[in-house]
Amino acid sequence: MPEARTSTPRERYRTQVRAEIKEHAWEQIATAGASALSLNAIAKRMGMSGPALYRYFDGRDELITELIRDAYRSQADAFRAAAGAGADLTGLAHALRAWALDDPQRYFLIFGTPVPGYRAPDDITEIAAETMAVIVDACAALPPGPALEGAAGAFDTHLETHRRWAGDRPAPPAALRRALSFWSRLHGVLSLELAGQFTGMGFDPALLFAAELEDLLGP
Amino acid sequence: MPEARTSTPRERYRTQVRAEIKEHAWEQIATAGASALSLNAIAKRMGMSGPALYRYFDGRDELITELIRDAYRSQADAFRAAAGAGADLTGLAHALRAWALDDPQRYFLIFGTPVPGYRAPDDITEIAAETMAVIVDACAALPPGPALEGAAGAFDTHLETHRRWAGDRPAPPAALRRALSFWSRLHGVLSLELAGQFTGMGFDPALLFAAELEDLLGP
DNA sequence: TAATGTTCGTGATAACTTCTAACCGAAGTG
DNA sequence: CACTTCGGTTAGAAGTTATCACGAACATTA
Repeated sequence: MPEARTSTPRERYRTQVRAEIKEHAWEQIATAGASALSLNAIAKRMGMSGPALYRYFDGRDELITELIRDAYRSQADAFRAAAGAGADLTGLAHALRAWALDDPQRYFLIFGTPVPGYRAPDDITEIAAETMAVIVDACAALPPGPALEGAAGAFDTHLETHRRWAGDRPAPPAALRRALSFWSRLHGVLSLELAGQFTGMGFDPALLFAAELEDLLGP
Repeated sequence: MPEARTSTPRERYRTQVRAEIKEHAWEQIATAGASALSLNAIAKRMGMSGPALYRYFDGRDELITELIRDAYRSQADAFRAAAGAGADLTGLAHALRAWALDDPQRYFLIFGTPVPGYRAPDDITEIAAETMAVIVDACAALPPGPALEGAAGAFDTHLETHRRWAGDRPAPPAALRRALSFWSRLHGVLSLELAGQFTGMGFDPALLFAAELEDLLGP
């Protein structure tokens, strides 16, 4: 009876094949993009023929969803590793940049063009919340700036009553606003850089990233 | 009389059919994303059968490239219309946001996930340069801020010698830096908003956009 | 040990897709 | 009127995802 047995040989084989499939899938995505991912090509490169993959994934969509999940997981791990090593907001920023440059297509699997009908499973949004929590905590650890007026002040008061996404974390509205700025600004630079929108312009995106980060920490 | 006849009936028919094809393509993209664009489906919906479309477009890639071109053109037009109406940087920002919200998939056709092998034709990058020129001019029209130190200052000196993308426009490095910040920050907020990354978080993305814009104009 | 599942991989097949090739009729041109 | 060009058709090749039925290898149970 399979009681405390955490893995039978068959299960180990199964997870190993699944991992190998995903390995080839990542390779294919990196060179041709996610939309060009072909189950047939993966099967061929693995020496098996076509429909065999359906023993391991329900279909193309489930495979891609799994890759998306792994991408989120990988990002959350990178953030938590950095935070665990005592990184402040600057450290988190550089960890994010390194993680993004490590595999641009993985980045775009999370932040790229959305498919109109698609909705990510709940467990994936939970992983995203983990990542956000790390950022919020790092922002809450910073010394609070002065109370602001204008749009920033208006947004702060808005966040006082619309902070469901931050859960119970003890962070003042200014910290939440900084977290959102952190996220959106760095994503702005990174996404344009990884998409190649800066190529041919002649300046160094790393310096723009650094300047944006600095401005983020200043006021 | 019309010796300046610039279009024969056949040409008019041709451009009309091309336009109709693109119309259906946009519709399809809006509802299922660009990767799901099907020439066959377009043909069926137009009452013609399959390969007829190849009289009007060399293939799927050329059609998509044409749509991308139209997207850039549309964005540049929106910017120039706003600038022509005397809009400052704030006006440009709101024009950008309105243009983006008007058709999210069109936005992602420009700024979304890049296809690894793909390189846009030169005329498209020229349109992008047009857009950038409008932003740079609007930034140069603002009163210059104080000289900065740190990463921002380093980036400014970097831009003094790496400003090929700005052409001959008379803009100080601080204005160029502001233009890049404008672009990347607003893209950051917009792209996350349009991708639905904010849905379920409970705050109003428009207020984040406004706050980011204000912070951009301040220092 | 023998019988009985359960799982994995196969080839065949259906329904798609893009795209090429050959053909035919209608529209414009000399 | 003759002739060429252009638009549309059907047929077909080469892909794709995905389902099905079958056989073989494995695991479990009697």
